Amino acid sequence: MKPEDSASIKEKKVISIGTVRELTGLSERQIRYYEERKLIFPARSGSGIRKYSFSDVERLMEIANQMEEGVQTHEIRREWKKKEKANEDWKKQMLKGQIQAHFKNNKQ
Amino acid sequence: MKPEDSASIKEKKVISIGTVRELTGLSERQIRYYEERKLIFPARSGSGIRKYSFSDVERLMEIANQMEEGVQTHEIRREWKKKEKANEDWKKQMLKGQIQAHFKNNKQ
DNA sequence: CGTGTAAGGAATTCTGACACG
DNA sequence: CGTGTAAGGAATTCTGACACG
Repeated sequence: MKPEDSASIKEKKVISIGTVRELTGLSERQIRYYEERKLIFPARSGSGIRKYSFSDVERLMEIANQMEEGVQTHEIRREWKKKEKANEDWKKQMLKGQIQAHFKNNKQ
Repeated sequence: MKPEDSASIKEKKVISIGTVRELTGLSERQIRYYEERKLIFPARSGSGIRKYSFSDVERLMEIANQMEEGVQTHEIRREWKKKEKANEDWKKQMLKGQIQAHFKNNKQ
């Protein structure tokens, strides 16, 4: 993957909070609060300015949807951790399968 | 194409000049100067703050390379206009071919 | 021509706090 | 709990200009 690959572009933390506000329609107060609740993790510039990625913006829009449905920040966080773990487990299983196939085919 | 499509993300003007400086290694003075010479076209926030896209950042890095080779801004601009025109002409030809094929096959 | 810099002002962002409910 | 707001300060950005070469 090249550094300028679109996948990595999406993860680059380069957007400041005012622009995120425009992109998401959320208030700066809300955006900072969701960080306090560990739903979002902006980077910081040397002088402490928050920097967000496009992925962060997408994530914030998902949060906004959940909040509209009356879901509490605590719930949102718990759901995400669950999904994250499921994904980890799945990847582990994939790797395990790879290794087994490797030895089965006696390639080494 | 969805709005969040990676292609459009690359074109979104969301990065302020300080971050562009870090991304490109150019000085703010240089970045503004290349705009003055019509090599780059940032958007402006409501209050006049320049906003750049990832494409702009890439373009600035190409400019930086050209400048290192001693090419003048005027030259860079001229070369780009040439390439741009070639591209336009090519697209026109493609369209023309489409139309001809359409009538040839008597589909209408 | 291309770039550095000091100048003064305007807009942005930050934190901690008080408020409401 | 989630969000608004006023407060004071620090960091960012803007423009027009002078400098050098």
